[in-house]
Amino acid sequence: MTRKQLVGNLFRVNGLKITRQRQAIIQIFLKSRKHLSADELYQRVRRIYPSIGYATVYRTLRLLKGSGMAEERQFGDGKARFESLLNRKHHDHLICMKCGRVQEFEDDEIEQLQGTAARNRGFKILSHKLELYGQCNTCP
Amino acid sequence: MTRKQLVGNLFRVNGLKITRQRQAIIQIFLKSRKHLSADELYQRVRRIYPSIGYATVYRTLRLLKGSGMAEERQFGDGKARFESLLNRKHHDHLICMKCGRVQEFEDDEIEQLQGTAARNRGFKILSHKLELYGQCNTCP
DNA sequence: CTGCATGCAAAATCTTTGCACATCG
DNA sequence: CGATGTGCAAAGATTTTGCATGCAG
Repeated sequence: MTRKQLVGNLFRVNGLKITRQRQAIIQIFLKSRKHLSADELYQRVRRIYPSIGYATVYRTLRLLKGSGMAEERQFGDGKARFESLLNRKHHDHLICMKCGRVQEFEDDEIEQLQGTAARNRGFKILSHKLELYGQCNTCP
Repeated sequence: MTRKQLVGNLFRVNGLKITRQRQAIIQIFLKSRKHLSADELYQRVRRIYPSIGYATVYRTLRLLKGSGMAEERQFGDGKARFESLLNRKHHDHLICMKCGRVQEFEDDEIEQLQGTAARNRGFKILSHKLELYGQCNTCP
């Protein structure tokens, strides 16, 4: 099943209409490998669907989040970033405080210890966010 | 050296004036063991310094952050939370997505693996944020 | 057709800033 | 005193919402 079909099914299951606007937004969103802000997504969607409105982008992002297709993140600049969960493996982030570059990484051992730590405290993890802030090696 | 004296020194070193407003804000901020939003801090400071303004609270929080005395966090509700770094050990957070309760925890092993993961990628960690989202055991 | 979705603009937050006045050092 | 800080209100920035109209199912 293609990603597009998968999204279609997820929408239908939830009784959501598959409008041209949503198709355009999802097409751009799934294609992007970066963490997009709502505005970045809006700007890109506008190129293939010029009459799109901010509200529709925000509302669609909320839907994607609500149905587990997207994840919202804050890297400290006041605006939310969104990432697709459909075509990406889980990963965490290294954020350079000097140049602002965001690098992805994953570490199974850390993930497992997180699970243990949560279990020991009677807590069931549904998701997590790990962000390491510092300085990357390409920055002087 | 008391915390108050420490803050005083840190301010003097940075050439900052120790005004009554800043004293009031810092007094409340250090005393709180919770993650305060700017508004919560403002409301509390207002009780001991009624003429305080939002702007001063925000500006002081920015100073505290800049001089390493406070840390800003986002738990996903759109408003920033601030935590003192002076009287608290580093810790991470378990956030219940059902009741919203925030529980603190620490795990040395995870911290060390974070350091290793970052080093392996040529990255120097200055700080980090780990948030586990899920469901706590007191929630049905 | 009928109800959900959209686009626009206005509203709602949260946060920052300009400016005249106050105050710390 | 002189430079910094404060309070107010206004401006900014991001996100949400009300409402008339459009369109998917």
